[in-house]
Amino acid sequence: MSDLLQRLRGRGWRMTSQRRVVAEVLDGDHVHLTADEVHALAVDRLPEISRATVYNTLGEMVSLGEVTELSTDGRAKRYDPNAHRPHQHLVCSGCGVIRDVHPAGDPLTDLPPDQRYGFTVSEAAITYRGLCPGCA
Amino acid sequence: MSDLLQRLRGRGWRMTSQRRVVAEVLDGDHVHLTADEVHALAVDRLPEISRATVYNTLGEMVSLGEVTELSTDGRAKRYDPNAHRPHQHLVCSGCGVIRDVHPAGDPLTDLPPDQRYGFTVSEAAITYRGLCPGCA
DNA sequence: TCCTATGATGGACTGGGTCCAGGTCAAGAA
DNA sequence: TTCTTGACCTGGACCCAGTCCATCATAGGA
Repeated sequence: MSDLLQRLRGRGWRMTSQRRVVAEVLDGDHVHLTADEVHALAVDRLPEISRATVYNTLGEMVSLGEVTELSTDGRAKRYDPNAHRPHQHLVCSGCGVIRDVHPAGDPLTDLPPDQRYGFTVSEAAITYRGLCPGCA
Repeated sequence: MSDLLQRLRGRGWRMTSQRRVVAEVLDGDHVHLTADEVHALAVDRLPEISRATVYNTLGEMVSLGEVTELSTDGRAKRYDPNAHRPHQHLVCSGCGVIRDVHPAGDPLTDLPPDQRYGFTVSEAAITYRGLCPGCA
């Protein structure tokens, strides 16, 4: 069983064939699919699955905190199943390929109190940009 | 004359009333308007200005490197006129208000070579999230 | 002042995403 | 096992941000 699926089961999530397929399709490392890509892959395994269900399911996974949403290109949002292991992203400005990366240090501590404007700051998302070996 | 307008003039940008109005509307600190908000403000000063022109103009400002585009909420892109002064963003998860912030250190140096996957990394954008005083 | 390339217009169009009324089914109860 | 029911799924209409394009207007150089 996929890792993501196992985590969702552990939360008492009601299991259906649609949800199982979405979770299976999305699982893995360096996976950053759009909702439409998830839908296309899901249709291969479960031809009747609807787009709305894929959107709903991804949305629920996000609210459960098991999947993170990223919008790196201003176009379609992408879904990352590694929410349980904190990481940042490295994006190629040429082809758009995305890598999970683990920078040193904690970015939160780099924001001095006088730069917090009274906010309770709880997370920091970093997007590194550059050219991948293929595009350079 | 607005700061942004002055910088654009300095680049030999052909000046029209529409471009002037867009630049004036967008100028300032902690300004992060959507294209539609820019259009609404621009219409106050120049009623015939079209949405397409606002999109085109903002797009050109971005390619000139005088304005940066951010998509913090997955909805409409926002435009930030302070591209000439590098900074990061602090976003309220409640109401969505955005602040320009200047964290300590250089995030680029925090990405170790073995985490670069052969990329030529050129920039790092950080989005801090939390609750503003009003929403906390 | 005239010319013309560059810019502006507005309306149609696209792509990503959401909504909803009605049909389906997982899983607890008996 | 069968029944029951509320949560889930479907497909199609709809919405919004953004793009495209044919045509009209104009900034700014000659």
